[in-house]
Amino acid sequence: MEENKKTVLGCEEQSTEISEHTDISETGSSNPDIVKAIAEKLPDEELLYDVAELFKVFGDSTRVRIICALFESEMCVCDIAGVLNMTQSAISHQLRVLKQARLVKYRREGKTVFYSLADGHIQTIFNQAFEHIME
Amino acid sequence: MEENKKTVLGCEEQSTEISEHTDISETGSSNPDIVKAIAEKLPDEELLYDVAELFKVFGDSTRVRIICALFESEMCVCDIAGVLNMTQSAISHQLRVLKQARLVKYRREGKTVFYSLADGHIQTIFNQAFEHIME
DNA sequence: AATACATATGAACAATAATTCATACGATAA
DNA sequence: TTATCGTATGAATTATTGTTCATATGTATT
Repeated sequence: MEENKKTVLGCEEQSTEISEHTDISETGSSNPDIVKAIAEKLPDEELLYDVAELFKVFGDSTRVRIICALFESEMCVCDIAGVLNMTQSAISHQLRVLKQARLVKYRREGKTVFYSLADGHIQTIFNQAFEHIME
Repeated sequence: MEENKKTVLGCEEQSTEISEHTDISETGSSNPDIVKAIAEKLPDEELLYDVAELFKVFGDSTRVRIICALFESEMCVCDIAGVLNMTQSAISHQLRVLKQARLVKYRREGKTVFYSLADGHIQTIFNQAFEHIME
């Protein structure tokens, strides 16, 4: 849970006068007003939460591998399990997470269900991430 | 732990002949060979793991908020705590995570330590994520 | 209807992780 | 040196999450 209950800061002494290390000219980083100003510049609480949720979904190597597999082509559950060498159940659970996050679509054909990526943004985000890691 | 111990598949019957639902012409999705082919197309295990680790770091709303605050300017720990309305300790712990992931740099000035983002890729990735969420 | 197969799901367990609390470290000022 | 301030960190607690196991659902085939 992330609830932000306490506010035990220590610095930020709420003084009306310009606080001590305001004289650090370069970035003008210090206390009351700037803190408030930046706080208000932050995107909406809800958007930030959604971004974190999205990344959380990407933050598991099984799901990363599923997504990368789906970059190649749509696949049924048991084939994904085969590619990753994991149980059908584990894959199905993770596909549910991806489904809830609207990151995959699916299509039924008889008994088998084919999953594919919902959106081009996903590939873009992943490419950036790959680039970042490879410096 | 993600160890891939078992391989209880059910389908993927390892038949030499072309398996049943290979006749699904559109995507050609079915069993032994395609599964192996796609498995080999996946990026290195290590890279996939690193990508997941990177996203895992992004996958917490406290860290997302810290990063967004740092988009505005470099900041000291207690100011970040002020902006997010959280304890210095909680912020410091999270900064450590960001530091270990090489996502932030820091610079000491007397007693205070100023943190800033390490890399432009971060902003790009976040922008993509914001776009994705806003459809 | 009965069987077989692909997929989905609930419960349990094990592992991970975020925050708090207390305290340590490092730098500055008196 | 001692006191103070900003920051870092270890331990404990609580919450979350990925996988497994067993079983259910849904679709076709006989």
